[in-house]
Amino acid sequence: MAARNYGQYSGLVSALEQVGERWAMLIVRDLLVGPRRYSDLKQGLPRIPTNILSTRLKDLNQAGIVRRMPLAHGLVYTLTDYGRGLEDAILALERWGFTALDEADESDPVTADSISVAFRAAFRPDAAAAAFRTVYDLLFPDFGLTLVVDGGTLAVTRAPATSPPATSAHLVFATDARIHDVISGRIDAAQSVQRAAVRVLSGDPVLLERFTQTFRVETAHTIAPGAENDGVRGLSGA
Amino acid sequence: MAARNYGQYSGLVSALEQVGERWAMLIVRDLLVGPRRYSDLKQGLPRIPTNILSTRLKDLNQAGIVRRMPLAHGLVYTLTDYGRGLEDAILALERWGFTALDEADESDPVTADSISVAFRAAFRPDAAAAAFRTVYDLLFPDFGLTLVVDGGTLAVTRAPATSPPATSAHLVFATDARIHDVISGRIDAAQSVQRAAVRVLSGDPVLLERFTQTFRVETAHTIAPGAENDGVRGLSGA
DNA sequence: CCGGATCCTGGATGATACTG
DNA sequence: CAGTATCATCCAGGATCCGG
Repeated sequence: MAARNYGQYSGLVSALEQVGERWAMLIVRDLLVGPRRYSDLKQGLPRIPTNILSTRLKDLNQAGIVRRMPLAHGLVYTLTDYGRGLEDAILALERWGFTALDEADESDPVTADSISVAFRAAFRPDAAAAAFRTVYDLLFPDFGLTLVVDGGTLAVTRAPATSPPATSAHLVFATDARIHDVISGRIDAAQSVQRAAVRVLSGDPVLLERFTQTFRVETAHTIAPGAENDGVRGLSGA
Repeated sequence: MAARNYGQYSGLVSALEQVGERWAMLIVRDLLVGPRRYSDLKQGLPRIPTNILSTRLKDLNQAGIVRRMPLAHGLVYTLTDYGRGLEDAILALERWGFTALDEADESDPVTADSISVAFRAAFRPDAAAAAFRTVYDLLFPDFGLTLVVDGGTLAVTRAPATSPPATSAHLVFATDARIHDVISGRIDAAQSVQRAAVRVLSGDPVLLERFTQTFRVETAHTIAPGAENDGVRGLSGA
């Protein structure tokens, strides 16, 4: 597929030749959340050119990563077992990229699939296992998400944007892209409420604490926006 | 940096905008092994165009991933702490790509840095922790590698190609690219000797068993070369 | 020799229009 | 809905040249 070969016998090279091209991993990321139709993918990747989406799906299918399945009304793309094997790598990349997210443009759209994967990447099974089953209902501007945390496992499902507070949810809150600042620890539970990044609609607000412990991306160290000439991030040692 | 933006607020997008361009992750991979000079990198990535290497190093430096350090005789590139944070993601990608390596061109060169990272990706701390400290000396056609396994930790160091069997090594063997087939479990210890993929030069050949248990990439399932039209790998279910 | 910068070309990417 | 077709652009790839 990758017309241009790296010409090296290596696992990483093999991986990059299969999913290293532009947009490929983002397609896999969205398919990690569940089966998606062509139009779903196009919507979840607003800026992908349609011919690129088409080409990538063909390539990923050819590589055995994606399967095309006929549906009652159209087609559906799903990951093969082989493709699902990319989960660890994609979650790891997601975690790493997360730490630099504060430098990104917060006006860029946040999609349901992208945030779903973010929660899976940020999930701390050990922290979760110490607590009882908890259901969180999150209302984003354009969609809703239900997170069920139970005994070290996490299930993320999508709910309609206008979903009424689920009666089964222990905590329901409205939020937006700034939830990333909570997961990254840039702001804590109290601050998130103060700054209106999180608005608790129902449930015990104390559960917000448990939420921040359950979903957290370790930021090895603070990263200062912009880089010095010598490429040092963080304190401007000069 | 990434002139072309994915236009999405997401950790994975952030990661890809920093290290998603061609060759970038391979540069990081080699720097994961240790500090490298421009010419080292060029040699470790035989097919990288020099202007691309130059541009990538500039971008990676700008992103705070790579640091340029003046040396007595020239420059050295190293990873920053931030850049080293990519290790998990790169090892995960390496593991995944490994499983499809049998379809790759085995005549492609294997570099010292790439195989060093492969061993780190394949390392099984749990299997290693159960055994005593073991030193393996591997002689590849163009270089040597010493693997020190001790209490669940691994240290990989490079040795000259002509290195005489280290007296401290418990097992010394000559091998080549086919060592990948051993790590992937495609052939076992006995077969590797039979087929001359491994030639024990000194030490107890039984240690080869321990080696194969210590370095192993889990292949979820066998992957057949070539993909069907429907993208199914493995048995040609038709 | 090290550490790049420059120039040119072809193929991948991106935007848009159009179709089974 | 699920793409294909067309065309402009831009970046990767390869060779060459340059300064210390």
